[in-house]
Amino acid sequence: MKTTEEKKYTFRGNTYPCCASLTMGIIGGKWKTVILYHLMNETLRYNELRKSMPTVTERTLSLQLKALEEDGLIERKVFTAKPPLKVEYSLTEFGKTLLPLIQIIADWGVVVADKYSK
Amino acid sequence: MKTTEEKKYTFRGNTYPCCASLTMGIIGGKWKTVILYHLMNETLRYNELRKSMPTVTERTLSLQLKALEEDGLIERKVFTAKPPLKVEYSLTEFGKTLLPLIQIIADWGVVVADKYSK
DNA sequence: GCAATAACGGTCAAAAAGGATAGTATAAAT
DNA sequence: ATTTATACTATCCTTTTTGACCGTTATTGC
Repeated sequence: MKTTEEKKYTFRGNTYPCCASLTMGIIGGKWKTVILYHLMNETLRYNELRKSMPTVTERTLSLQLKALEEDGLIERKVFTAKPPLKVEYSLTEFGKTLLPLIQIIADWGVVVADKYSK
Repeated sequence: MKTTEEKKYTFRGNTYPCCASLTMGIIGGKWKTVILYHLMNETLRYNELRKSMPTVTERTLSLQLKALEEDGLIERKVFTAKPPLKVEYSLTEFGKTLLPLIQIIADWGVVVADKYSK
């Protein structure tokens, strides 16, 4: 019997070597947690999200929203059949299981920024 | 007065548009949380970390350890003057403020992997 | 009739992250 | 004398992520 861990963690076809890397594989990257943070307490339309995140490009926002949707964390609801579209994004039940995690990520960021501001 | 948030979050010369992105800027990427996870309860030598993370390359492990050290999350202690070196890595007090976050990241990964395994 | 609007998608390019492989210094073990 | 071990570093290369910029559709307001 070996002492080195061999356990594998799998989600939607991807395999990770550690439970922590699985989580980071899903919410990692520059923008995903920011999107989830803004959706914590409210449903938002595409342009509302854009205004909450002024420095993200439209393309990147689209890509990240699609990835989050494919992983089942957010839900995309379309309310009009023809342009201009009305589309709303919100957390799914599965996405809501991330709420404590997103909260603690946000809180730690606030504390650190406070501590090192001046 | 605008309603869109203009607050900025700064840490070690980098500015982030959101508290969540500050945190992710520090612990994001494929390997940092895995390293921190393995250092949660123990001090480890370089090769011990490697054995805990069999799929990371030496170069990447080095780079990530250095980045974590520069951000003040881990401490590097050298015990010998000449090769073969003995080097130990451990969490700093600042790094320990991440413990609840790392724990919840790990836990969420375990739950998700369990839920979707068969 | 013309501009504005919503929510994108496409193309191209740059930047960041990560991997493969080999090499270094020194000492202890064989 | 040669191998083994430690903790890296140096190149080089590939993959992934992100950004810049423009185009699209159909409706409403002027």
